[in-house]
Amino acid sequence: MDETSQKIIDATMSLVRDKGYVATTTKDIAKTAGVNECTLFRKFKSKKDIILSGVEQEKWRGNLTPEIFQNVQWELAPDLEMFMTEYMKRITPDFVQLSIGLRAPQIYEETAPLIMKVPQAFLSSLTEYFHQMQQRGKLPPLDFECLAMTIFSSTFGFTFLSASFEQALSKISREEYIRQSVATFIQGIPTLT
Amino acid sequence: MDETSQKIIDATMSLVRDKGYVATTTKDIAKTAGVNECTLFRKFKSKKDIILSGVEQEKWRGNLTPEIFQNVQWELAPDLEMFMTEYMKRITPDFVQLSIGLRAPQIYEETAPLIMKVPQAFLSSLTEYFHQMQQRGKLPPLDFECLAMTIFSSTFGFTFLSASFEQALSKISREEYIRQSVATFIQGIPTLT
DNA sequence: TGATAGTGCGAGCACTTGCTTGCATAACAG
DNA sequence: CTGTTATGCAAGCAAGTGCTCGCACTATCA
Repeated sequence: MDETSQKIIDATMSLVRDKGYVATTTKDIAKTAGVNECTLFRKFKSKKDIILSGVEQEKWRGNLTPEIFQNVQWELAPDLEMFMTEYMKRITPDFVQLSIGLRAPQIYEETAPLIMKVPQAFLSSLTEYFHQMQQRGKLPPLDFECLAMTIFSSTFGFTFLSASFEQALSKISREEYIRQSVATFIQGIPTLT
Repeated sequence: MDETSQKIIDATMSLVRDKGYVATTTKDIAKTAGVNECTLFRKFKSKKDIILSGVEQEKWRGNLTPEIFQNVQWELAPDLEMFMTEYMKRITPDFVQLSIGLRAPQIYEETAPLIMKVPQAFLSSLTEYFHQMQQRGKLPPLDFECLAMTIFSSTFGFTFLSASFEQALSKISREEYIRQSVATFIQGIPTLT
């Protein structure tokens, strides 16, 4: 990947993140990349082609691979905190906004499978973790898929809401949220009976 | 609101839901509404004006008011299930897609406050519910805002993920998810020690 | 020195965008 | 019957869209 192409991709992805695919024009991209417009079409087949090259780059993907979750301690509390922290560290507001910017009918069919890889990686890693915890005798048999979905949904939900509304919805910090959520997941809501 | 204007609004909102604001053209709207294009501009000031009229209609808003949560039993399990069920009954995939379609820089500043009302209503209702549960002696003092955020995030997250990826991410049904999640929230993840 | 590849530049293509205009027609109320 | 209102229709506007072309310039490598 030569320098000019990379500049074009970076400019494109930033603009799509900020304005969405349709609202991002090729003249816009050229200007942002500091490159003449016709250069875009010398390097890439079309505007769409730039996007597709971009989403295939690690740089513009939530680089969320199962390996990230390797240093587990086989203790529910620190491990769940680690899972949630690693997710939020990688799936930044920028990434969330980009995923939304890519939701244009013209490209969504091709970008959706890539976008979906991130939640899939998280979910399957978490489910697998629970299974291993069971094998190690630390968990009874449960519906681990459903449990993983609950924890992932709350992680994803918080990430998305923070990216969308920042502090306007809730002032709770990421660390505070993770700590309290994990406590709830493990001990449940304490009740007085 | 005369019939023609309503047809225009409905066509516009449907198209924005499916293609996003920028990709929805006025010629598109006119055709879908079965109306001549110039009629749009006789009824409304601009394309943007149609949208703003639309988002103010209950029909095109997740009609989520605090009153919905009134038939509480003051029992954690059925109440939380009710909260989540009512949310998901109203915030349909269509509504989720529409909220995303409205995220264009040209209109977001004006639509965001309206979009945000839905999560705000849910969050504040839930927080208030917890406070009342405490006053009734059923809950110890806790960080109820954070707890509400956890439950709302998992509700929102599941709703959004289902709307985005349908069955491709998880085959868990809404009812199953709600039941299992509430069980986890209340009892915690059972462990063997 | 000379060939090659990469890029800028200006112009422009065919088409679409949101929006407007002038005029004909239909429906309805007085 | 007459005046008003709502709408359709055809045409069109200026601006913008993705994309292309031909030509000039520069850096690099042989």
